[in-house]
Amino acid sequence: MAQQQLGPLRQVQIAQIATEFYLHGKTRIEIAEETGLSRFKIGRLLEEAVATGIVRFEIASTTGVDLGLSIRLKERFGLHHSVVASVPVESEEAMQEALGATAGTLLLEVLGETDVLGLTSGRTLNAMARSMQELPCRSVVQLAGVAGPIHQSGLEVIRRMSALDGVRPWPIYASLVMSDDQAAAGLRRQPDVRQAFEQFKRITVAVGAIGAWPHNSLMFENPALSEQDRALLLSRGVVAEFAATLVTDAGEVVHDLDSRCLAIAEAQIRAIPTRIAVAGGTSKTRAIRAILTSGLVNGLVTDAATAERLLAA
Amino acid sequence: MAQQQLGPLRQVQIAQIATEFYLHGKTRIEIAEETGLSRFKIGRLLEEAVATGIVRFEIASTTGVDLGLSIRLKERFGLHHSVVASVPVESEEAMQEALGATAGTLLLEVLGETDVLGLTSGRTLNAMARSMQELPCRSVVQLAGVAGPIHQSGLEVIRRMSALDGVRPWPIYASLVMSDDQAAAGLRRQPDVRQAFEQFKRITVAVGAIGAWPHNSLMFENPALSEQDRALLLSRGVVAEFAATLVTDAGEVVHDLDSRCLAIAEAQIRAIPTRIAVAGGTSKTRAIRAILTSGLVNGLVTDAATAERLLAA
DNA sequence: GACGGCAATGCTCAGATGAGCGGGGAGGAT
DNA sequence: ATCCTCCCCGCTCATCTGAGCATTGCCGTC
Repeated sequence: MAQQQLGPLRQVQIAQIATEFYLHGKTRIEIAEETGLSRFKIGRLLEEAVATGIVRFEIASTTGVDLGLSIRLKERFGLHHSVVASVPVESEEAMQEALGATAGTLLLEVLGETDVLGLTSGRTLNAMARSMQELPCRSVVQLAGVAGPIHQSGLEVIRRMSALDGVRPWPIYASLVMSDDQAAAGLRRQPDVRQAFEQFKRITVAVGAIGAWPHNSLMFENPALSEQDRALLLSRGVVAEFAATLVTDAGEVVHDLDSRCLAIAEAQIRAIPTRIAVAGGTSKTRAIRAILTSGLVNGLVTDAATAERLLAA
Repeated sequence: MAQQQLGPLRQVQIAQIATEFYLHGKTRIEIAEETGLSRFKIGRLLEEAVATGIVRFEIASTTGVDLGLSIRLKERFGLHHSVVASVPVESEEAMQEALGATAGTLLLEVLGETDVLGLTSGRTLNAMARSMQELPCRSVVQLAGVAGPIHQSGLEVIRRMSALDGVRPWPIYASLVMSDDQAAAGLRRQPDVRQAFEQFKRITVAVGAIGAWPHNSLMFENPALSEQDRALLLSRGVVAEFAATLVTDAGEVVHDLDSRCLAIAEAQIRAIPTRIAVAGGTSKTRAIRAILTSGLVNGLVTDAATAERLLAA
C-alpha cells in the first residue's frame, strides 16, 4: 500500500469522488458525467482512494460484538456459530453477565417455534436466563444433572427459562455424578429422570457451559468423586467437561465416568445440529480449546480476551 | 438508516461477507460461490451491511488536510482549489506555519516548468517560502509593493523563493501604497518596477495573502494612508484586500486607491487562471468571505476552524 | 531535431451487477 | 382447515464495470 504522497489538490479531488461513490451511492458513470472525466478515470481514482488510504473501511458492530474476532475464531476452529462479546475489562462478574446476555440474543436469533432446547447449569447460563424476556421455543430439556451442590442455583437456569409462558421444562432433579454405577443406574430408572432422558434425541439446539479441570469445574469438585477418581481422571489427561463429557487437550473424549453420570451421552450431543458452548476467562481458556478441538460443539460464545488467547496458540 | 437490531449471528455473517468484499476485494460472485449463497443474497447482505452501519466508510487524509471541509468549501464558494489544513488549536503562530506548509505542497502540485508564479508578501507566505525546498517553475513575480514597513520582511518571500536554483525573480522594491498619484506614477516609470509590471500578464499562478480591514491589515496601517483616507475607505465598505485590490462585504471592488498603488490591477488578477488566497484565523474570517464573494480568487488555503466559520454563515 | 521510454488516457469486450418481477413458503386470520 | 398476506428468494435483462490493449503526449537523451 503506497504512502500517501499525493498533493492536497489531488487528495481533495479523490475524496470528493470517493464521497460521491461510497457515501452518496452514485455510480462511476454518473460521477464521470458530473465531473466531465471518463468513467475509467473515475475508476482509477477510486482505486487510488483505497490504495492510498484516503478511503478506509471499518467493519464493526454497535452492539458489543467483536466481529473480527468472531470471524477468525469461526474459521480457525471450523465453527458454525461464533460470537465474541467485547468485554472491556476482564472482571469475572461483568464477563459472565456479558456472555450471558450475548448468548441470550444468540438464542433468540437461532431458536424457532419447533426447536427443542437443551441446557446445562452454570453461572454464565444463569446470567443468560436472567437476561431473556422471551423464548421462541416450546420445550427446554436439562442436558445433565446438577454439577455443583444441588440446593444452590443448579436448577435456576431451567426454572427461569421455563417460567416464560408456554414453555415446557424437562428438568433433572439429581446430581450430575454419582459415587458408583448402581446409584446412577437407579436414578436413571426414575420416571422423571427417564422422561428427561427421552427428550435428548429430540433436542435441536444445545447450550452449555464448559468446566475447566482441575481448577474451575463444579463437576470436578463434586463430592461424589473420590480423590482417587480425580487423580485417575487427571492422569488420563482430562482438562475440560461439557455437560458430563470429559475431554483431553488433544480433544479426545474420556469415557471412564460415563456410567456414573446422569447426563446426555457424547454420541447424543454430537447428533444435535446446533451445540453451543458459553465460556470465557483466563482460567477456562485451555478447557475451551480442548472442547473446540474435540468437535463436541460447533458454536462458541466467549469474550474478546479469551478469543485472542484461543487464536494466539 | 435502520437501527442495528440484528442478531449476533447475522452480524457475524454480514461482517464476514463485507470483509471479503471490501477488505479482500473479492467479487460478489466469488463470495457467493465460496459461501454457497446466491449472488443476489450476497448483494442484499452487502446492502444491509451498509444500511445497518456494520460497514462504515471513512474518508480522511493522513497529511493534515481536512478533506470534508475542503470539499464543502469548494462547493459552497465555487472554488477550483480548496485546501483546509487541520490545525488542532487556533494559535496564530502554529496556524500560519501550517497554512504556509500546506500552501507550499499545493504549489508543488500545481506548478509546472512553464508556469509563472505571482506572490504577495505576508507572514503566512513567509512561512510558505520557508517550507519549500524546491520550486518547479522558473519565474517569480511580485504582485504588489510591500504592504508593511519595507525594511521588515516584506521582500523575504520573493527572496527566498528565488534563492532556489534557476528561478528568476521580479521583485518590486517599493511600498504598496503612496501618499498621492504622482508619487505612484513616478515609481511606475522606474525600469525595475516597470519590468515587474510587464510580467503581470504572463502570470499563470498567483498566491496571495488577505488583509482584514481595519484590524488585521498592513496595507490599512501603511503610513501613506491618512486618517481621512482610512475613514473614507471604511465608509465605502472596504473590509478586505488581496494584493492591493479592495473589497466590500458584498464582494464589490473599490477602486478609489488604484492610482496610488503599486500593484497588479483587478482585471489582470482576474485574467490569471489560478489565483489562490492563503489566510486563516478568526480576525480574517470576514475578509476571507468578502474576497471569496468577489470572485477575485478561485482557490483558498485556510484552517479548519476558519473553514467552519465560513460555512456556518 | 529525432528517438525511445514512460506514464496517462480511452477503447473493446467479456464479465459483474442492480432493478424489477414472479414464485413459493411461513405465519396469521377467519 | 383454508385462504390471505407478507416476506424472502432467485430469475431476466439492461446496465455498469474491470482487464487488457492501443494511442497519445511528455520528457530526457543523443
